Amino acid sequence: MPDKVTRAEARNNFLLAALQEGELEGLLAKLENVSLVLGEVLYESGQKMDYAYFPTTAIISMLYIMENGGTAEIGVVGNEGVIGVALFLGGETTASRALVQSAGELFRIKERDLKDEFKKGGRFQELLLRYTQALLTQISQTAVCNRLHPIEEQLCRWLLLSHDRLQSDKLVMTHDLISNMLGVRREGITLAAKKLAARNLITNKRGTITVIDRKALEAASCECYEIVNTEYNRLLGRGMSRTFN
Amino acid sequence: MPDKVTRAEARNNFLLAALQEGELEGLLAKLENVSLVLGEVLYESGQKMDYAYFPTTAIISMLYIMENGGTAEIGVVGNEGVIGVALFLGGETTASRALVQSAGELFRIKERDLKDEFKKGGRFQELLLRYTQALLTQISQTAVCNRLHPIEEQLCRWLLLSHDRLQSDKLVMTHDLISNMLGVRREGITLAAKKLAARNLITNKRGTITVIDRKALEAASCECYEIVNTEYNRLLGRGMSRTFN
DNA sequence: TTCGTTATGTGCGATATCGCACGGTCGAAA
DNA sequence: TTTCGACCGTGCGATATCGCACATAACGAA
Repeated sequence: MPDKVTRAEARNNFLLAALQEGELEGLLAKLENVSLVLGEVLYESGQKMDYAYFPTTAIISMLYIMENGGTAEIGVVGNEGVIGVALFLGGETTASRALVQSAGELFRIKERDLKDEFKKGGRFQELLLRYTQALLTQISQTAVCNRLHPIEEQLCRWLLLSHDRLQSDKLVMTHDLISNMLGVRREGITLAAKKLAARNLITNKRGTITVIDRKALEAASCECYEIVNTEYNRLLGRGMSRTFN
Repeated sequence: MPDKVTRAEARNNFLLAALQEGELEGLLAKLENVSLVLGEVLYESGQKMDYAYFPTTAIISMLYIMENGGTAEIGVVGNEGVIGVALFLGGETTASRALVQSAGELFRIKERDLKDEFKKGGRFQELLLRYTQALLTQISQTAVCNRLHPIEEQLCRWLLLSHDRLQSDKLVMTHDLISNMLGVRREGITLAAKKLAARNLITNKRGTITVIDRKALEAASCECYEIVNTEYNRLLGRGMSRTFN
């Protein structure tokens, strides 16, 4: 008994918001509301995908799990994007796991319906392809960042990406969760977070990190955040950054 | 005065080889032969792309250059793929530099022509999209590998990716070049290469690494090589790996 | 053949991160 | 209000990699 998605609701996802009235119309009937909690898994690596997801308030992480149990995030998706590019790229499955990093709402659309809409080749296809390139940029930058930048700068980048995709300054996530995303030890996050808190960029409570000084956090981040952010703006024509402090 | 590309030549690139006769026909007239030497730059980061490239014997690296001068490769393309996915994804430019990692031949096609062929939406579009997903997988795996695996295992992965895209067992490249690709010190490569040579997996001459024991090199590599290779096979329906020793 | 350039080999202290261990503390549930 | 599990803080030795310095060796051009 899925909820019907209204036009106003749909506009909470930037990709859908960028559609013309007429184009959105056809999609609305195919979208369903879903609400997901922290840790829920949307796709398992190699598993057939039945739906693609357009987040509104939820944040989804794509991560790899290695043989030895090590994990690392390759990208993050919020209300600027869509989970499931493999569907319209034609691969059906993907080598990563997609899980809920921050609880919230999403729309989902059936695999078949997404493909049909994509094949129509209008603005929707164009948007999905441009989003794919933005995602590609984010993943590329993650690769470089993993190689070249220290944990503390990477943590800043990661907090900023999350902050951009949230309505609040409170990020509800444990050091342990973040360490799995960044592919480092939990202690490494604890230490880095303490340093950032000492500089008054964030506060650091049990299970919650609050962004205090957004501008300073950007300054403390490696260049990777800004590069990805600029590219998202260029490709998707809409500011992602919440810079306003 | 670019050379005309024959049907037989075109089949040296797997993406073109996968086309039906009729589809290839239309493309042939739009392709030009180009020959590039080591170090030549196809695209600069953020620069407008005038052509896309289908390598046959050349190998192209996509790499990022950071503010501090650090570099890291995000992916490699040979005769299995195409350089310039940003053109049909709609972004026009990309945040990475594309340069020749191993000298050789490529076909190039004008931006406009590629877009036109893509828009026709047939098997060519489908192939390009599937290739995009394969590339996405490679880049993702690079991100994870950069985070979690030691230099020696990564070097194995990198050598295998190059070996797959070459006709010879001799890889003409200096330790310094490889270190720029992997984003590590030159000495790190020298050390790792010496260890691999001591185990008789490769030989290591000034400016040239020769693959001696391909199977053992695969065993010495982190799992990342095999994951990417499997995914290329699945998506592009053709074995990339040169495993035969 | 010689010479100069470029590539490789090696050593060493500095640094970042790891792996592990354990103590402290917070907060939700009983 | 107590308790218990989850989360955070901290210390310490081990390890991987870095940054630098410099020696040696291979190759190509003169």
